[in-house]
Amino acid sequence: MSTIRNTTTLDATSKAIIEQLQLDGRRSYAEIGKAVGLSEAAVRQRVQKLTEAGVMQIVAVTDPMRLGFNRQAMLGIRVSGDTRVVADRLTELPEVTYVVLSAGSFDILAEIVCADDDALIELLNQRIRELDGVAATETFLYLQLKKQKYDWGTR
Amino acid sequence: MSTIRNTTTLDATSKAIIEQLQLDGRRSYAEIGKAVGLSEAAVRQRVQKLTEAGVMQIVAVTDPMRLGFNRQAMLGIRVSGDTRVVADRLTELPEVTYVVLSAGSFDILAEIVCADDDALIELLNQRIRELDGVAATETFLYLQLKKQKYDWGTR
DNA sequence: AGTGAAACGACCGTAGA
DNA sequence: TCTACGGTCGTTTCACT
Repeated sequence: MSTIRNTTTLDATSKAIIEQLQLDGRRSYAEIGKAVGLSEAAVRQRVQKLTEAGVMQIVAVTDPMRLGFNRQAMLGIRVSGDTRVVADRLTELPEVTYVVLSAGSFDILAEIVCADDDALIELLNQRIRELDGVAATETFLYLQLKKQKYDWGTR
Repeated sequence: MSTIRNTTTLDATSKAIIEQLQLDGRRSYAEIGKAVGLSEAAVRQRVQKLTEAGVMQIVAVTDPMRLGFNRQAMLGIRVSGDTRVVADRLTELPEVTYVVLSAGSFDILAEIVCADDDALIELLNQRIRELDGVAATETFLYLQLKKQKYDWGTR
């Protein structure tokens, strides 16, 4: 991952293309072209550039709740020592879906997804609180997800 | 959104198909078929079913940082009154990318994305803390994103 | 649920403005 | 950076298992 800030500014056409692909990532380039007023080849070139530049990627996103993962939580973690080392250990756990180094009363925020309460308790007690450098954790159990956006910059 | 829990169990083949599409949402069904040992038509049928069931969707995901949105934060919000009403108001704000009702010392967790510090301050002070029912907010500014998974259930 | 085959449409490379 | 076009490959439909 680069530390250099690499910002792209998008014109209205690229924004429109991204919008189309946010609705359906498999929509054909020809169809998108009709919607945004461009030829199939031009759409294809733009999509390729946006993807190569890391601005956008087209991927499958799954719904944990529909797959039997019924407990989700955000953890606020206070760390003694190097937060990056703890973050790397968390990243290795498959139940951890999101790790961010943060400034504020927590050093790390981590989102976890588990099948049920037992799995959540095991994960928290045996595999997260046991990690070297984890000084304290606070758990924010998810009750209901109201909004989740994967899309940014198209405004 | 349904309140009925609607869980699907996936066989190894569907998991393998999802894994392929998590790497590249535009990979052809024929290629996926080769990888998972199924005909093109069978892969397509499964993808269609998974999509219709809401287990999976194929979409474009963009990177805020690459688009000039340089400040991200998680907000912990304490609410007086109905948390759902406040959550709905937050959901309407375009800078809010994630809203979840939570149990713990916060009633709502909300992720926000802004261009810069000025935009962040304006959003927080003028449009979030001003909302009816927002009793207190705590801001966890993102320093570095270490992991972000869109994929679940493929283990 | 799966395969196979034929018609159709999408995708890709290249040439040219 | 775009359009135009031809070859190739993917997708769709359907009959069958």
